[in-house]
Amino acid sequence: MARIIDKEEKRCDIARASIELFCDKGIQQTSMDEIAKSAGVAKGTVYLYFKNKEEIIFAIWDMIAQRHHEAFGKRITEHMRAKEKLLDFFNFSECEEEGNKEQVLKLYQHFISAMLIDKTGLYSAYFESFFQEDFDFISGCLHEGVAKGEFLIDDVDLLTTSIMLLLKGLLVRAKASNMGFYEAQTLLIKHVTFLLNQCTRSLP
Amino acid sequence: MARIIDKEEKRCDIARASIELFCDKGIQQTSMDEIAKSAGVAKGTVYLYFKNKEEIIFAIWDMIAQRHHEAFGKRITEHMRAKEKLLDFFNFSECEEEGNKEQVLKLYQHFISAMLIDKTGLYSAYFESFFQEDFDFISGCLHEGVAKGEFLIDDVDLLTTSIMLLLKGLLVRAKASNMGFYEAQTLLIKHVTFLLNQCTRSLP
Amino acid sequence: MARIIDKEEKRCDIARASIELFCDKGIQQTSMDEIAKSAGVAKGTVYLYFKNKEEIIFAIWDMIAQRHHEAFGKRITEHMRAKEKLLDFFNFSECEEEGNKEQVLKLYQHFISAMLIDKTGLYSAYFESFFQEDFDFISGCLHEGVAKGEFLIDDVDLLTTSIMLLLKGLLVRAKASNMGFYEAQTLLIKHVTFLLNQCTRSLP
Amino acid sequence: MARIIDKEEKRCDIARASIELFCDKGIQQTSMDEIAKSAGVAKGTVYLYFKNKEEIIFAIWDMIAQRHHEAFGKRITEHMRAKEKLLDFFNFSECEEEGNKEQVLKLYQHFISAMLIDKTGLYSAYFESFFQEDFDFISGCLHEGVAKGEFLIDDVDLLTTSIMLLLKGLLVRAKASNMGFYEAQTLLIKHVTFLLNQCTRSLP
DNA sequence: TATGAATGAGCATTCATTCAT
DNA sequence: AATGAATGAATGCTCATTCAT
Repeated sequence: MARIIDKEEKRCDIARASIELFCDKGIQQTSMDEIAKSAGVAKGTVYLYFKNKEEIIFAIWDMIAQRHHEAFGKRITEHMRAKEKLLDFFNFSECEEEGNKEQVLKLYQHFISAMLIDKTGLYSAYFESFFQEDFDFISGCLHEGVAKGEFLIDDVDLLTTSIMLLLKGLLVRAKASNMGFYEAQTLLIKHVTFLLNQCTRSLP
Repeated sequence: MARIIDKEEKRCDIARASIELFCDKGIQQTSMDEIAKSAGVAKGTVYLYFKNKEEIIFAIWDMIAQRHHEAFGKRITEHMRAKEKLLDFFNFSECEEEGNKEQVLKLYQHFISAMLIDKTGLYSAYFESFFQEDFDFISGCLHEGVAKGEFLIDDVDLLTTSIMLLLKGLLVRAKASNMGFYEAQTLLIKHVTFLLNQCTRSLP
Repeated sequence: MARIIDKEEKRCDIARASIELFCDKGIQQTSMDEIAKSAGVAKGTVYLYFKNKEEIIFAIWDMIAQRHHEAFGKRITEHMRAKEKLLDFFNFSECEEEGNKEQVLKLYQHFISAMLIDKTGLYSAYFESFFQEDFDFISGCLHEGVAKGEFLIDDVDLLTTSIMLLLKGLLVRAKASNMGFYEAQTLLIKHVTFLLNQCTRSLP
Repeated sequence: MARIIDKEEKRCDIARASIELFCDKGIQQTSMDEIAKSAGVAKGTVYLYFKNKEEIIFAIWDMIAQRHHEAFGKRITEHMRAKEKLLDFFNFSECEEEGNKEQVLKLYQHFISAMLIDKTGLYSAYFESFFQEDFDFISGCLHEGVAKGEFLIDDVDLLTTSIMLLLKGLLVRAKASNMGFYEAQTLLIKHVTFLLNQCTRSLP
């Protein structure tokens, strides 16, 4: 009988161990050696769980995104107003520790950085699908708001895209202006609110 | 005095030679060796004009930004409407060859990528100042439009920031969705126009 | 007793499973992992049947050589002329499928490559004994031909050695000239025939 | 002014330093690190003179082949008999030190080993051209012998090819039988002489 | 001023083998 | 007997930067 190991859990262990490194040093700057050491395993072991470095990155992002969507799904309730839901989407309430939110911001920035210079198209494809999920969430909120008679929107898709562009823009801006998570979030909410107020017409 | 001019010229020569390389291969992937070869000088010579790779990058960006602002300054005329000016700002008309626009887009993405993972703060500081210039331009246009009675805006700064976030967001989105310059530009204009229409109130 | 038979069978199973891999990718390039997977057993199991990679290689070669000699022994008949027998020795008729002949050629080349760089002397010893078998076969044919009065040979050993050198030389040449099995075989037979014609004197 | 360096000489220095390593440990088993250390330079420096490991190997072989052909060209004289020339071709007289001949034999074996498992075709192409040169030399000797009335040969090409196959076969045999240079050479000459005696008809 | 030779740390990935279960 | 998780050494190649000339 072979050693009994929860492969999925070990995968997570290794991925989790990489997160801190990626945040601190960046993706490119983190070596597989460091990841292995940080996870407390040998270098070769990392490759038993991940085909290559990219797979670790995507696995991490999957973990974060899944957790975000799941947590968001649990938080929202029937009677919440669409606008409330939307703003809650940008609040990573699932991060128990406060530091985790800063981590998520940094990771986001590192991942986008990696994507922006990727030549293989893997990152683009990955982020595209990931953005699509977010798009669907946001779009869903808006449509729901319209359906519930909360507000009127001429072109939901256009507004959704605008919101997503604001989100992405803010990730860049946050780095340039050396913002932390909260500052960035506050700014984002301010602009999304502004946009919503402008683009929706309250029903009488 | 002649010396200084020569020096400045050679700096430009070297910087210019790197642009294509940076666009084609990315900043990280372009070696100082290639830059030297492309500029037709020895590797050591590059270091006589630039302290390191970063300095080349900033020099390039300075060149492009200066050219952009200068060209924009020339294009706009007294009788143009504010909205016209604003949209013209996003049209890199100064790029004579069409390919150059694609280059500028790629460079922008590469630079942002570099900034997002920069630990020194140099990039952030640089981009912050650079973004500030753009902010001033856009803000100037909007204020002018208000002054001229072209439209009413409650909070010019907020709107300006929103526009800038859209711009940055689009640079990220363009890569994820594998867009070229024109597609990205079209999308940007669409969203800025939408925003302007929503956020400004035409005077009767 | 049953155990031993099983063990021998399993050894063969594993060895057989490696053949294709060795042909396709080369000995060095085939990992024990791949061999195990291909044989449908766990990596550790391979080591229960073979002390190391080399042992697998020798086992394979034993299988092939044994099959070759057995098949050859069956094919030749009393009334065949010595020359016929000799040429038949170079025809791997026992390979039912045509592709197998190409495999044998490749294996031969891979094995010789491994021997040529071997530091342990294991390969040399192995091949020496293996060459000796071939030498005996060929020498036997020639002696028989002489005994039967088919031809006259001054120095049977010298001629045998020459034939064997031609065979080995052809294996190298076949790779350099990118020959397949048939091309190599044709060339070999041509040269052996030429040698035989020159070195033997037909009796009147 | 840059450091004045005879690039060609340094190339040779590095190549020469690798020879011993390749002989002792084999090509595959010699790391670029060891080559650099052995040549007394940094690893990166090796790459200034050779694009990759293969280039070193081919450079070495070029050096040896060139030296061999040049030395051979000088040694042979007008009045030598064709057979004398031919046998001299297999005598690496240009190797001043005796150990060098053993080195050449080992290198030959290592190179052939590398070729036999090469998937790129580079080695095959290289050896093919190299074999062609040898073929031309040998063929030239034989033709000359015929022209001079030294002997009669029905098919010079066939005989030349046979000789070359003997040579290649002997390189393999030498390893299997653990022969040194002299033993191998003696055997080769014996077989070539035998072949020549059989295949040529002395004129009356 | 200009050159370009030299450096050497850095890194992703592979793989034969072991051994706890 | 059989498994397969774990190991960690090994390696070809890159590149920003320095400095002797």
